[in-house]
This record gives sequence, C-alpha cells and structure tokens, in this order.
Amino acid sequence: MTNQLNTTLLQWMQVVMRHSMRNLILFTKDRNSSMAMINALFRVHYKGKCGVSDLGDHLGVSNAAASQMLEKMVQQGLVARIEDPQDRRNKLISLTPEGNVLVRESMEARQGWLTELVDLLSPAEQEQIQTSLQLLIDKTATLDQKNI
Amino acid sequence: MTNQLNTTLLQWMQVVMRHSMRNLILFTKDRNSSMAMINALFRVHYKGKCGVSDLGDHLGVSNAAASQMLEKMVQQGLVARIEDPQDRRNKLISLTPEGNVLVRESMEARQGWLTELVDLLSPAEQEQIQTSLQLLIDKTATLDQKNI
DNA sequence: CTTTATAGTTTAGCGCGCTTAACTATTTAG
DNA sequence: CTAAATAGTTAAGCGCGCTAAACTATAAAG
Repeated sequence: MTNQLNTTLLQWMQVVMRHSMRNLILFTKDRNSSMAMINALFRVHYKGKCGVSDLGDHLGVSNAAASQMLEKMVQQGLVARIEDPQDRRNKLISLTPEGNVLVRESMEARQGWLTELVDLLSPAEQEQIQTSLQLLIDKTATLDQKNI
Repeated sequence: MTNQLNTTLLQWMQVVMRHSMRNLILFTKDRNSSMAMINALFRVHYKGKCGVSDLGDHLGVSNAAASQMLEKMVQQGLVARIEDPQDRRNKLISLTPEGNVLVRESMEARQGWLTELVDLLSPAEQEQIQTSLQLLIDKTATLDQKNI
C-alpha cells in the first residue's frame, strides 16, 4: 500500500493527467463531443456490444440520459444500435468504423508530448521502458479478466 | 514516429484511460465539481500562481467563464484569489490546503486498480518498472522546462 | 494629462444534458 | 392468458456553464 512503485505510478499518472487532460477537453469541444461520449466509445471499444442501461450505469447517469446521448451518437454515425435477436427488449450498441476512428484520434490528440518524450530516450532506455510497460499492460489484462 | 515504444505507450494510455476516466467522472459528480475545475486545480498545482485569463486559455473558454468558475472555487475554498501587488489588474490564483487535498483525492479516486495491479507483480518486476517510470517522469520534467 | 490597452467582473440570454414521469414493446411468472 | 418485470424511448422542465457585451479598475503610451 505504501509501496514505492505505487507512489511512482501515482506520480506518473499525475504527469499523464497534466499533459493529456487539457488536450482531451479541447478535443471533445472541437469534435462536438463530450467526456461522456468519449468514455462511452471507449467502453464499447473495449467491451464490444453493450446495452443502453449498461452504458448509463457506467457513466453514472439514468438510462434516459444514456438513450438520449446514444441517439445523438447514432446520428453522428459513431455507434450502431441494433435490436438483440435473443431478447428484443435489448439494444446492442457497437462501434461503427467512424466510432473507431474517433477512439483512435482521441488517443492521438493526447499523444503529442509522448513522441517528444520518446525522442529524449536512448535506444537502451526505450527498450527497458518498453518491456516494463508491456508487463503492466499484460498484467492489467489478467486483472481485467477476473473483474469481467 | 512508428516507434515501437510509442505504440506501447499509446496502448498503456488506453489502459489507463479505460480504468481511470470513469472514476474521475464519478468523482467530479460526487464532489459537485467538474472536469474543468479539476483540470484548473491541476494547472495551478503544477504552475503555482496563475492569472484568470491564463486559466481560461488553458481550458479553452472565455475569461468570463474562467472568472465565474473561479468565483465558485473560491467560495468552495479550493483556491485563493489575491491581487498581484506588482500589477493590480492581475489576480493570482493559488491552491488552498483544501484545494491540495482535492488534487490528491482526485488522483486516489483513479488509483484503486493500480494497487491491485502492483500486487500482481513480483518484487523484481516492481523494481524494474519503478526504474522505468522514474525515468519517464524525470525526462518529462526536462521536457517541461523547455516548454515553460 | 489624456488615450489606449489590459485584466477581470457582471449581466442577460442561450443551449445542452440531466432527471422524472409517462409510455411502448417484449419477456417472464403465475 | 393475464400480470408483473424489464429495456428502452419520449417529453417536460430545470439547472449549469458558456458566450457576448457592457462595465470597473489599473497600467502603459503618446
């Protein structure tokens, strides 16, 4: 808990936050989007198909709000909303190609400083960090499998 | 640009995003705050004293909007707003102790999964990652000094 | 000094996103 | 077959945060 790596991770998150958050906010403004929409896109991107209320729960809003937001996103062509053949009360939300593009672009919008950062590192340093991050990514994946 | 580390960093950012963003959104709701406020707090936390319009520029809103937001934050006791003795047209925004607490808590709100993640790592792995992240943090600091 | 520029505040008005509540459609339970 | 439960949509209303514009106060320039 008072682990040293924990502290370092938190510091690193602060650095990431400081550099990326502003870009993300400006990005959502630029694209007539919102934090909630981007977050929903990421959720669908990761989970695959989602229900309307499921997304609402995830964002901490009512299913009415989620339904309204998704209607907008459908009109913008970011997601598809099709009836679940198994249970026709459900709607399955999935990403369209445009939605996938927006997910990628929202990442790239925050990425600018990262390429500058990488340029400051020697090849050896890059390789070491590469290995470390890959480890974190893999371990997070196993963590996620437990927690659904 | 098509660097491998770059790709990995982007992947890692995606992981961080997926796990932290929802918590942050829920955190701002819980505290009667907003992404803009949290972002402003982080800016002041990092830069020290800021002007009103400076913060508005940073968030991509008018100085009127910034002034209104800061008025709210002053009332909430998150920031102090004092006249610059050097140029009395300026107001200097700084964090109060409460503001500092909120910065820290907003980090901790996103941290939950990180401690779980660390628990999955062996001491050797932890040390390697620790070193790598510290390197990233240090290099970012030198990067920031150039870009003000 | 007077003029112009700069920093911030205040006000009015507008649009957006949320909630509640009523409604439709489908499925499950009795 | 009817009643209850579940998933989603729609409509009305409300509050919040934004902008534009007018305003105050201070500083810099002519």
